Amino acid sequence: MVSERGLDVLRAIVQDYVETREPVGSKSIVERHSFGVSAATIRNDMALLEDEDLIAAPHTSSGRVPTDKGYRVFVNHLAELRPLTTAQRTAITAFLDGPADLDDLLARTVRALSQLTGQVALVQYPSFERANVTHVELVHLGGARLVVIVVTDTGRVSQRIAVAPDELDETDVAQLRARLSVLVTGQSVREGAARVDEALAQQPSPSRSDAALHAMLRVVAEELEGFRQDRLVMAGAATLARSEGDFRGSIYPLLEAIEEQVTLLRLMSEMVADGQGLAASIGRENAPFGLTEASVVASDYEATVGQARVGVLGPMRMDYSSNLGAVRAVAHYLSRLLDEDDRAR
Amino acid sequence: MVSERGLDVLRAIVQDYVETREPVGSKSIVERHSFGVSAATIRNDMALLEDEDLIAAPHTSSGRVPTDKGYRVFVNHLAELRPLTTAQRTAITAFLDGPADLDDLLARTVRALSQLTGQVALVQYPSFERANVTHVELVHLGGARLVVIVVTDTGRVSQRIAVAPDELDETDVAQLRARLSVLVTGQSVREGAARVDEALAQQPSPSRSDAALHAMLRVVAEELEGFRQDRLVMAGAATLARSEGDFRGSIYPLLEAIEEQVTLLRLMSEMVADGQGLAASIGRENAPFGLTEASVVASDYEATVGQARVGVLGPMRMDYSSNLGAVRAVAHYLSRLLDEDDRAR
DNA sequence: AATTGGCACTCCCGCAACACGAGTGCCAGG
DNA sequence: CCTGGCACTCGTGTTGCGGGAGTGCCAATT
Repeated sequence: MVSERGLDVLRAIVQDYVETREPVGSKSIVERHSFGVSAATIRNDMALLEDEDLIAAPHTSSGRVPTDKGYRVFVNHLAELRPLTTAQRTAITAFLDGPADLDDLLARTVRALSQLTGQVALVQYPSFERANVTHVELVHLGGARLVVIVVTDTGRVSQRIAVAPDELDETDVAQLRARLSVLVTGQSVREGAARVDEALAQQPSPSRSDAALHAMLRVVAEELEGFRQDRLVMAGAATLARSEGDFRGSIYPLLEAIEEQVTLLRLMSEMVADGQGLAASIGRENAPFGLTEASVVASDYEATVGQARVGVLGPMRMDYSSNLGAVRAVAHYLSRLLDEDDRAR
Repeated sequence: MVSERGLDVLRAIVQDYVETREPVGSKSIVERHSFGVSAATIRNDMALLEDEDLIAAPHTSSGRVPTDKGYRVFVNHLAELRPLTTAQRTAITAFLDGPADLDDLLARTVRALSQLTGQVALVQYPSFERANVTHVELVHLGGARLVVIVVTDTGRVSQRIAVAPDELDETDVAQLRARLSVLVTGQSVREGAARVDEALAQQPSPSRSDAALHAMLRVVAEELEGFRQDRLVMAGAATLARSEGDFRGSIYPLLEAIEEQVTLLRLMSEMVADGQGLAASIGRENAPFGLTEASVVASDYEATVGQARVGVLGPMRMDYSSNLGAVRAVAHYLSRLLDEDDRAR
C-alpha cells in the first residue's frame, strides 16, 4: 500500500529521472523537492514503491528508476498535461496556416509536432470510409493501358494503372467509363466497394467482351480498398539518433518500425484512449509490436471524414507531461482546421 | 611515387579493412595475401602510401586505415566490380517481376537494392520533362473547390486542390475544363508549362470573369513544375543502426539527410559518372552536403522518359566492389523493364 | 637498388588493486 | 511514524603494470 506521499515521491522520481537521465536517490529528492521530511523517510517510501514494482534499482545501492508500471501510474494519476507556451502556440499556427490541401496539412502537422516535442511524430490519415466518390475517370494511355482515377468529396484522389486483356479504342474506353461511373459515382467508399464486389461476383467467368470491364472492376475494387486502408505520415526520425543512449539495445527496431509503417499503424490504432481522447502505450505494453523500450503518446482528432490520431514515438523515458500537452494541442488545432475546411466547402 | 606493388598493397589494405573492420598491419597482409615478399618490404611500401596520404595510422604504431583519398584511388583504379551471384540475380527478378506501375516498380527496386547491399538504397525518379500530357481533368468538389488532375503518357498522375475566388457551377467548370485542355493536352510537360506561363503573362490582372481561370492556371503551372522536379525513393534506413560503429560521431546527420531528401537528391545529381555510368562520392568529397563520413555509390539508368540514377548510401568503409556491381546490375534491370514497358505501350 | 632480418621503441588494451562516494537497508530512539 | 546514525554494497575513476601488435630504422644480403 503506497501512501499519498509515496505517490508524490514517485512523481518526483519520474520528473527528476526524465530531466537528469540518472537514477535518482533519496537525498537528491529531498534537496530538489520540498517534502517536509528527511531522506530516511523517503527511503522507506521508496522501499514500498519498489515492492509495488513501480520503481527499480539498476544495481544494488544505486538510485531508482521508474519501471514501465511506474510510468503508467504516473501517466494515469500523476501527470498534469503541460499547456503549451504562447511561443509554441504561435509556432503551431505559423506552421499550419495556409492553403489546406489535406496531404499538405498533415505533412505540416507532423513536422510541427516533431519540432514541438523533439520526438518522432506520427499522424494517422483520417479514415475515408465515409467519403463519397464524386468522380471516376479513365484515361487511355494507348494500347491496353489505362489510368483509373477515383476522386472523393474530401478532395482525395487516388490513381492506379490498369492493363486490359486486349487493346482498346476510344469507344471501348467511353463504354467502360460509363459503366464504372454508374456503379460507384455518388456512393460512399464503403458502398462503392460493396457494389463493385457484387458486380464482380455476378461475372465469375467474364465473357470475352466483358473481360476489359472485369479487369477495370478489379482495379477499382483495389483502389477503393486503398481508401479504406489507414495511412501514416511521420517526421523527425533523425531525433532518434539524439536520444540514442535511451535505448539499451540499438535503435534498429525503432527505425525498422518506422520504415515498416504498418506496425506503428496497428499500434496507434489499438491504443485505448481515456475520456479526453488521450492515450499512451508504455515500454513493455508495446511488446506485441517489438518496441519494448519505447513509448507512444497519442491524441484523437476528429474530422467529418472520420476520426484518427496524432502521436509521438520516443524513449520510455520521455516527458509525458509536455508530450501529452503537445499532442492534445496539435490534435485540437488539426480538428479545427479540418472543420473550417469543411465549412468552406 | 608508389610502385605497382604499392597499389596492390593499398588494394589489400582496403579489402582487409572493409572485411575485418580493424586497422591492418604489415604482418597480417603477408599472411592473408600471397605477396612474395616479407613484412618489412610491405612496411616500406606502406610508408610510401602514407606519404601520399592514401592510408593513415589511427595511432602511432598501429595498423593502417585507408583515407578518403585511398578509397578514391581504390575505386578508380583498383576495384573490379563484383558480379552478382546467380542467387542474387534471381532475387532481383523475383522482386521486380509483376505489373509495372512506375511508383510500384521503383518502390520494389529500392527495396531490392537495399536488401542486396545491406545499405540505404536510393532511387531517383526519372525526369519527366519529355513526358507528354495526355489528359487534364477538373473535378468539382462543390463550392469553389476543384481538383486538378494531370495525366501523362508515362502513366504518371498528379493532382492538386485548387480554390477559385468564387463559387462555381457545372457550366463554369466545363468551360474551364475546355480552356485548360486546349492549352496543355498533347504538349510535353516542358512546353505545357511554357504555354501556361505565357497565358498567365497575358492576363496580369485578370478580369472578374477570368479570375477562376487564372487561379486554375496557377495551379496547373505549379503542378507541371512538380513533374519536372526530381524525386527520390529510399529504403533500408534501419540498416544504418546496424553499421553504427562505422560513423565516428552519430548517425544523426545521415538520418537527417534521409529525411530531408533534397540534400541527397542534389548529391546524387551532382556526382560525375565515369564512362560506364558509374559514380562514387566518398567521405570528405561529400563535405558540401554534411556527410563527411559516408559514401554514395550510384549508377545511371536510362528510360525513354528520361535518365536518372540508382545508388546506395553507406559508411565510407563499405564494400565498393560489390556495391558498384549491385547498383550497376539493378540499374541495368530497371532500364530494361522500363523499356519493355515502353514497347508494350 | 631492392629486399630482408633484426631490434628497439611506442602505444593500445586488458587486468587488478584501490580509494572514493553515492546510495541503501536497518535499527534504535524520539 | 519519523529521524539520525551506521555499516555495507557497488559503480566509477585512477593508477600501475605486463603483453602484444605494429612501426621505423639500419645494416647486411642479393
